[in-house]
Amino acid sequence: MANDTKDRILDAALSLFSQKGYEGTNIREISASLGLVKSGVYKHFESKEAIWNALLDKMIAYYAQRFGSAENLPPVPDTTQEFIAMTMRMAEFTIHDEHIIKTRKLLTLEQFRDERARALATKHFLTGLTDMFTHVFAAMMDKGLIRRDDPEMLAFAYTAPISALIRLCDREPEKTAEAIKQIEAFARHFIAVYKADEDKND
Amino acid sequence: MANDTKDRILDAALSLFSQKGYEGTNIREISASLGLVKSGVYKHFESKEAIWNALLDKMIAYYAQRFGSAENLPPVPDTTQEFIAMTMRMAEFTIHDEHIIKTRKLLTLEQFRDERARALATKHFLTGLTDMFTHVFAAMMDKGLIRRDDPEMLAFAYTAPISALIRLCDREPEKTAEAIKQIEAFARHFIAVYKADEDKND
DNA sequence: TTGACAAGTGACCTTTTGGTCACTATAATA
DNA sequence: TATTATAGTGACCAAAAGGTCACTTGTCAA
Repeated sequence: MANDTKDRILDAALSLFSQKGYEGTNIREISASLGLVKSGVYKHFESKEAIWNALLDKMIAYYAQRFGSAENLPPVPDTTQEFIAMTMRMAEFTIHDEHIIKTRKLLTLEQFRDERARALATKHFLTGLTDMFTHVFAAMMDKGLIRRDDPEMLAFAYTAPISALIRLCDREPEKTAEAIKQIEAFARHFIAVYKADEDKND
Repeated sequence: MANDTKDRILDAALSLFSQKGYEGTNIREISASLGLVKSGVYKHFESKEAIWNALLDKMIAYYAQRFGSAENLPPVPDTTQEFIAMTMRMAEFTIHDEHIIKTRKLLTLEQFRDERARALATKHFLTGLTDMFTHVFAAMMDKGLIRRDDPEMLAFAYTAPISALIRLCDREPEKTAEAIKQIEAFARHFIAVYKADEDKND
């Protein structure tokens, strides 16, 4: 039960911090959103900053477990169609998952204030995605699905535009449907450009 | 003199808001950074929110004048080398210009709180760049510098990765030198990929 | 049954915040 | 020169903020 409330506090803090920022959120709001009173929160965390630190600990652990481990690499597709389908599944998931949306927003808002948020933001928005797709592209080159090139460069060129559209959805959710179409169009374009030469049938 | 102090207040507000956010900044800091006392600020703006609104007005006007008008389109290069050089000039400028850095940071921090900041953020980080380079790529296709394709798709595929690296510099300035190298490597890769077929001498 | 502990309450405290106001100094104008 | 508007000061205010503490309540183990 202790842990339960502690987690509920962290959930509420994530929701509020990701909407209004750390400075823009006060402990009364956090506690009220849980149906308890401010001093109750202090039974579980000694300060607002302690909530922030625990939240970041959790986010870092979650990221390491979910995206950081070698086992969680995306499966290598057998066809370019499958690759595009995989891209769309991942994109739609990350665009719609409430917890991940809040995490991205939080990192966006606090990246200039907190060192750990800064580092995690770079992973989330840039290097994490690039690393992940570097492996996929290297394997696709081995399979002859796309032409040989620097897999890291391809991964960067592929993920950065998709990441930009995901962040657009965070900012302007009403553009989500269009952004998803744009992601698919971009993915198709990308594959058409990098497709292995002997395989030009799309 | 009235306008002078008013502008100095807006400058100070931009600096502070872009570092610590609107909520994280108080009027005493703004006034102190100008060597005057809090109530002096209220001789020029009726509230903190009025400062924010005036700042956004200024940013919107600046953007419209600098990036929004047709006259300020980048010149169409005559060679792909020139195109890369132009890219690097623009990238290095936007990465190092203090005022533009602050503007980007401000929009990053306030995009979820203020409608106008939201709209301007999308322009700054996404559509503005795409629109700009759509024209350049269309002209380069006409000149036969790159192969015929959808210029808007190319503009998006080109500017989004560069924008991601610029935002990395905002977040982690110590990575600026490396990011600039990455931008150049990406630009060269991009041109190599899209170069017109009859022109394959790099 | 009782003792102890964890969870939650409400009153209270201090500091910080945005904002007001009567006042002064200064410089331009009638 | 007298007047007046403007820029700036410092004391003040109320609200909101983070945080503390004595107290109650419910639960579980001795």
